[in-house]
Amino acid sequence: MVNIRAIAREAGVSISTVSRVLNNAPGVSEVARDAVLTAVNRTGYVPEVGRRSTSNVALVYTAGASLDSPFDAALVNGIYAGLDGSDADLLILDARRSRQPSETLTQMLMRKGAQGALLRTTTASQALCEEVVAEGFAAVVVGSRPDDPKLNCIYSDSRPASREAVEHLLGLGHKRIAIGTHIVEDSDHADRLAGYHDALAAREVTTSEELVIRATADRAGGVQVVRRIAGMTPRPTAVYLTDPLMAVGALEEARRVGIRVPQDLSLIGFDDGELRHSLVPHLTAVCQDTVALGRAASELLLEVIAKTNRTKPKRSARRCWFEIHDSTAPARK
Amino acid sequence: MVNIRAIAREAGVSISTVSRVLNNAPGVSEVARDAVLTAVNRTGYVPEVGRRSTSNVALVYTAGASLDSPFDAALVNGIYAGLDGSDADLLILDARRSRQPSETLTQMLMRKGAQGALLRTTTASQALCEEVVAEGFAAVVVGSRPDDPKLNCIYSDSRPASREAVEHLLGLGHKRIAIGTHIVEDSDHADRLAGYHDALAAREVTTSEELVIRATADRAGGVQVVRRIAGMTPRPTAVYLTDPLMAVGALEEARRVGIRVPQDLSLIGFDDGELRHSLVPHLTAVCQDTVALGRAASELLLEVIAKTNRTKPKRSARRCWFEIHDSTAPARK
DNA sequence: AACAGTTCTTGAAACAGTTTCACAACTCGC
DNA sequence: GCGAGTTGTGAAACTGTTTCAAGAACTGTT
Repeated sequence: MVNIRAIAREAGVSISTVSRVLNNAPGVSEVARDAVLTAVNRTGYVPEVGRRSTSNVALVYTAGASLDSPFDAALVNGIYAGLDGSDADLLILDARRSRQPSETLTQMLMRKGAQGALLRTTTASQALCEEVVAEGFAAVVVGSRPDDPKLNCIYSDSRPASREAVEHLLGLGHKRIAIGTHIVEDSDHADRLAGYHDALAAREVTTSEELVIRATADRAGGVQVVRRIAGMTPRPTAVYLTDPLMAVGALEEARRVGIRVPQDLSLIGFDDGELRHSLVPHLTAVCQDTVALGRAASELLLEVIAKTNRTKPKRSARRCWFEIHDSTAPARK
Repeated sequence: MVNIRAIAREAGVSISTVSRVLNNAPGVSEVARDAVLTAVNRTGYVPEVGRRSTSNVALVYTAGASLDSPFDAALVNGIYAGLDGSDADLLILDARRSRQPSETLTQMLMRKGAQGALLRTTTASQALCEEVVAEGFAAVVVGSRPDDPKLNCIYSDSRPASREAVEHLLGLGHKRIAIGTHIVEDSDHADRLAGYHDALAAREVTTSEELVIRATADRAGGVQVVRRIAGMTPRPTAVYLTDPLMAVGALEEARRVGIRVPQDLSLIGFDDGELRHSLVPHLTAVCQDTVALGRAASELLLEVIAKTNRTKPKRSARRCWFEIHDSTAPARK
């Protein structure tokens, strides 16, 4: 087994120096630091901190995503609830700030004493996740659907419910249906857009690129979507907003400029919480139980940790559902 | 310093046995386990795990409160943001489930490798917090105002803003002003109620016990408050709801039963997020920046950790503010 | 140049806590 | 009684961290 004594021998320094480098302690020369890091990387050293008296599960933010969204807040809530019953606690890590230079993500996780990791990621940082799994670390990608089939993952499938939502609009007689979606096309938003296209294609409704409106996933984005719609001729009579905050912003802007919902514009939102009941009119929306998603993620991870014997990767999807409330109405003749 | 060798000597067992007991490992007799735990408690032993390669800060839920509220979600968000720049990560702990039998909270925190703790607590578990601080552990009580002046704490002072809110209603000519507040009287809700009484007392408005309505701090609670108001004669013309979800529920119920806001009932809410902008009418509310509160808590804790030399406890309050939007109107003659 | 006073770096040794391994002390079932 | 398994235990080995003293490399002053 590679330990700091071996690293020290390899690098030609003392174990104290190795320890200092590994902990970013001050007072190590550039030369010594480089020698140690080189040895660490050549040997693939990983600290033996798994044998700690604490057992932690890490929630890792790798890129793009951050705790700063209602979705992530609900997710953390569910993840923590899902850990109840196990003796693990939750450690929140950010790969961008906790990871030391020339340290792999697995090394960081081991150093932090995590027994398993829930990875919150975007396509940009998927390579990192693949690496972690390749190194045999227990990990589950949560809230997105990675391409690599070797990754365990748990995500929310919003495509069928999105299709239902748009079919509902078509059933109400709407012909020009816009969609407001996130500028960053992650797997979630891609699913929703795909569901939109599914519904239109099935009814052979011709769509136009103009109707796919990209905006930021916040209130301001929703405002933008409504302004874009207001400027179109002929004006769309319905819109599907694939993000909760966008829906809020859209409702506000519609009210501000005198577009009545649902009389002048049918609006379908996306709700990953309880927002639909708080708005006026109550929002017809594609819904997702984010807390349950988090809980399921924890449970899957605990399962992966328990089974040290290799089992084949698990990919699990939770279905979104479509709820009809008061923000949609028949198209006017 | 007390270490496991000393405990072993004291208990008349080997260090292996002590380690096993401390880690809840199987294969230790009742007799040996008792002897070790007795010795641990007599000597006040605490593991030396502070010297770990990771530095963590713990957010500890002691009782009552849980992650499962919008307030806590925003708080976690802010706390994590506040740790940016330091090299600490955030560990979320629940004293109810992580604490082992006959282990003090400090011992649990040390065992988990926390360098400092943010304590989320209610009056019920305040004794635990006092103990942690008495044992010299770096801790900050967050989101409530404990009685013990020795505790560092950071909280939100909603009393002056609540007073302003009620004065605003008085200024609009309202005479019968109800308040809907949480059945559990924590320091936050007590502050808001005190602000309400302050305003009424200053104007020498007589109030009645009937106008103080206790309900649960959720949408259902808000519904209850409106129903109680609707049944009163003479009916109150204004109400202050001291919780965000209560305000949402109250608005909904008012709309359902045909009480127009603000024409028939002026409504002031409490907003610890961005909810006020999403509601119709936009909510006149006492506001609090929860994310900033969390950030300040982290910063205070890092300061407390840095100053190992005893400084006197810091108590810091963040002021709430009052925002006038569209849910309040002059009382009708 | 010479020199005293700092500040940097460093390795040896001590340390804390965990785990392995062998062994003694019990159980059973016969 | 007697093997075969189970349970509980301590000695020793092991991992990574920290302390301490000492040498190396600067610094400014004569």
